[in-house]
Amino acid sequence: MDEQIAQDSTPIFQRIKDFLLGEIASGRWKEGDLVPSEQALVRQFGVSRMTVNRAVRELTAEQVLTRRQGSGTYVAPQKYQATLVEIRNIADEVHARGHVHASRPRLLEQSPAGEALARQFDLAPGTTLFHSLIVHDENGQPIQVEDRWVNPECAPAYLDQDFARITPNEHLMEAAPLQGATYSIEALPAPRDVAEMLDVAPGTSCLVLKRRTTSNGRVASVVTMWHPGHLYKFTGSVG
Amino acid sequence: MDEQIAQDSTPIFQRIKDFLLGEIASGRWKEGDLVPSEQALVRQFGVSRMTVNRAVRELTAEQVLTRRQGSGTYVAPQKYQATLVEIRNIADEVHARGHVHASRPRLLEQSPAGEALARQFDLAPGTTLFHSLIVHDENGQPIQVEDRWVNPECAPAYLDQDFARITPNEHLMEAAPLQGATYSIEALPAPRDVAEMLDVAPGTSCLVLKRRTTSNGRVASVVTMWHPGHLYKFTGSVG
DNA sequence: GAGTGGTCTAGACCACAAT
DNA sequence: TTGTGGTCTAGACCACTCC
Repeated sequence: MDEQIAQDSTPIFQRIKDFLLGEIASGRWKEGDLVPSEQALVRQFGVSRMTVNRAVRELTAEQVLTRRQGSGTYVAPQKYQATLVEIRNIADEVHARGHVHASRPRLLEQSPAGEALARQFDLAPGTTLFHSLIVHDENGQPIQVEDRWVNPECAPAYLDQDFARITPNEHLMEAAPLQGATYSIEALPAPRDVAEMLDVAPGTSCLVLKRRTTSNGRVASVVTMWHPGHLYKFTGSVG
Repeated sequence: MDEQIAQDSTPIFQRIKDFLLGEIASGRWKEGDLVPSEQALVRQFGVSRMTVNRAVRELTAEQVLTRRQGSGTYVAPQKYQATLVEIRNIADEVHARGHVHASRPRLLEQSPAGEALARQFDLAPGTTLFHSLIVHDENGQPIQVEDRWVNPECAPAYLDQDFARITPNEHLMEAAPLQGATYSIEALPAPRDVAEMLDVAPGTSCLVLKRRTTSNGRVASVVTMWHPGHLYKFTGSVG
């Protein structure tokens, strides 16, 4: 058993993963099929069970396989395509394109939460919130209106930031460790004030990302980001 | 060492993960900080190194920690929020809302690929492709126009399907095991023909998802899905 | 009861980094 | 040279499923 298969240095558990993935990719094993047991793989590869276990466990974590104790290991059902949209700091995103980013704060205030906003923050109506409204430019052209409300308990120094220099995103990442988020992406016509800030005609199609983030069990921030539909898109890849 | 800590049945490796996550969540360990070595954790928890290793390895796979061989384990840099949009079969999605889904095929043909399309498929211009145009209704109201081009080599029986009964998505998942995808999400005004099919005014804001999927190393399908902006959004959560 | 996965041990050898 | 992570072994006990 000592005879490390050597030759190439790919770890054994990885080779077992590759073997299993290959059987599935080739279509020899189809979804729902029973996969050889750990014991069988131990014999097949002449390795210890822990090594086989790691390979199979990792593929299970990656949702390639499913396991049922006492029963066996199966090829996982085909998953629907998951589209991963990485929400990055707008400034970094623009820089990554080799372009110039600028922030133009238009409003920075504290304001009592209205009915709907209070509900989103899970706070009593009338609670004081921070509010910022910032236009982000790429090469001098507006590409995002960021309308953000912030829970003062999560980021007490929010209003003291220089949002021409750093983005709210950056400050919040520092101040309030991100726990989770819910979001929606929709297409809406630009209302008059947003249209003016984006330098487009009112009613222009906009790509709107709304996001509500939580930190330490509290709702930290509720933000609506408006992007002109003809200038901005979310892109990505999977697989 | 036998004295299984018993009490509760949480696996030891999970408790170690919880401990490490707790130190980070509480802010006691900050990003970039050095995390105790495996040896140190072995002593701290009085368990074997393999157990500690599993905890730390899994947190590394989950991007909570980073490791450098010979150096140590560190708290990973804060990641940007990743927004996961699960692209599901439109029929399942509608059913999940307890609503009625209907497909209305409007066009089903084979057609030579134009310049731009050929480039997307990585095929020679003029190559024959399959083309379908389907309107999807939710409770009788149009919510998606699906304009799809398919590589005949990946799904030779595509045109023989009854797309009033099954969705192209379903057939393709069968015929061509999904390998990967690139996509974009944007907001565009509805052109006249799409507007007519969606039963909205031309120029209405639409949420447009374009996706290009590959199977067995070939581009299998290029699809553009139009949704009325006021009726459809992508939603989800992370964390 | 036989077979499966879930977990854990107490060692081991290696590659690599810091010193 | 010392300490780190990366991997692997050859056992073990347990909970669960299936027959």
